[in-house]
Amino acid sequence: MFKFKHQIIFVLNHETFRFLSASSAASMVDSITQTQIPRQNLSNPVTQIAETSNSHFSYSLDPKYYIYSLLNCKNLAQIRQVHAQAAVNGMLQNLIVANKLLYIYAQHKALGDAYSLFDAMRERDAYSWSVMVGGFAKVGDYMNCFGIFREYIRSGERPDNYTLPLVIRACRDTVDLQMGRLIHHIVYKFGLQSDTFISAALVDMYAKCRVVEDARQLFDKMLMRDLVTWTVMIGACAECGNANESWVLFDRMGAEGVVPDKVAMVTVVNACAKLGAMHKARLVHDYIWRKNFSLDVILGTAMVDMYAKCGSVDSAREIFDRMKEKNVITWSAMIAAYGYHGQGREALDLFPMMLRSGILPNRITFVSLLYACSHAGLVEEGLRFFDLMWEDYSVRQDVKHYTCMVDLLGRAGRLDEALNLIEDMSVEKDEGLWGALLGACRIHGQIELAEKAAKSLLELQPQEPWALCIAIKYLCESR
DNA sequence: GTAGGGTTAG
Repeated sequence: MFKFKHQIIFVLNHETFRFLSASSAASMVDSITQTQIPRQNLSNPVTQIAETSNSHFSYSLDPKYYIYSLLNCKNLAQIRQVHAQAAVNGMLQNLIVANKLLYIYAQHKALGDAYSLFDAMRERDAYSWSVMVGGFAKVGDYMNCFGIFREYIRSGERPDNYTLPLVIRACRDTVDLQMGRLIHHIVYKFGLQSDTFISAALVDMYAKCRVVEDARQLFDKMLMRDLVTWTVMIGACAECGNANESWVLFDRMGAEGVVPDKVAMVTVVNACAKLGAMHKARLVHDYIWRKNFSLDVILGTAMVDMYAKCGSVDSAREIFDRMKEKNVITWSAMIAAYGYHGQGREALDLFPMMLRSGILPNRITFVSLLYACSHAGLVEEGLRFFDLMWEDYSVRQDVKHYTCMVDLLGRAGRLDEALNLIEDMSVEKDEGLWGALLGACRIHGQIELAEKAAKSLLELQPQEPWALCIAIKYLCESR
């Protein structure tokens, strides 16, 4: 399937596609996706409910009754109950009721239920299709998301500006550029390229697939750019290492009279963090303050990170202390901030405070803590955290945690322990881990161990050119 | 009678 997929993409471009009929668009989608729709169970719970308990049902024929009942459903069992009731009363023939059921199932991530209903529906409209496409995307079942979209195109219906952004986003989330380009062709085919929702989604998709030139081209060609489109493009520039351009775009956006909201500000703050320029950080902060944006968790956390990366851990702490609501990301950001400023003690002091406020650490919190220990030479503390993360908090050590430990032990000159740790670990080793060991060898002039590490690295990934590069680089530097 | 977008930590 994948071979075929690539061949198709290489053969076609926009121009050739323009001359294809809509039905060939369908067969194209057809050849690329393989549907794996869960078929209806023989023991459908809804049928069972309908068979065993219809004496308890009311026999309302008012669609509003079912819609209201569905809105009040708290769990899947209740939804199935209403579904069964509607089935017994023949109300599933009513598109409004059936659509609402689909939607509620999708909201509860019950895509199996939703699909068996969808499959049985004689009449479907654009709403029904987009609920299914979006529902599968929501639970991360992209195969079926694309599969349903394929069926939609094949049914001869014209895809609308609700469904297309959903599949485009699915391409973004799976970083599936080939599929993304294909759907872009379909957008052209149906003449929908000027829809804001669709083009913003396309810009975002190209940006996340790191094809920034395509994203930018599309962006520049757009006649109408709304706030979301601007935000996407500003974020894309920052993400791809051109935070200066983010800043330029933010100015241009303002000049064109588009007023930023909180999400846009988070994106700009983020770009500023990547830029690492304190002057810009103060400007953004001032803007946020003047426009009266409240410091919610996301904006606040972004600002903590921004100030830390622009060099002022104190300003970061000031924002941190002013924030009313903090989550695990906020705490981790502040811990990391102290970490890369070499203030290990301050980082560690935050840990009990975090626990007292009722927030549990996750794997990134521990990466930040271990990183802080290694950059402040707090060896014993690091070892303690490394053990306790699994024992007390059920957070499994992964390769990043091991890398911090190798770095920590390596810097302290305890290279044998670092090597033992690597040899005993059961998780998969990566480039960064060997880099940490080789780095430690370089500091301490341990050429034999460096050679051993380089050899292991090459044995592990003989086919990877970067492995050889890293090994050579560190070996040369050791000598 | 109804659905959809962009945002935070290593």
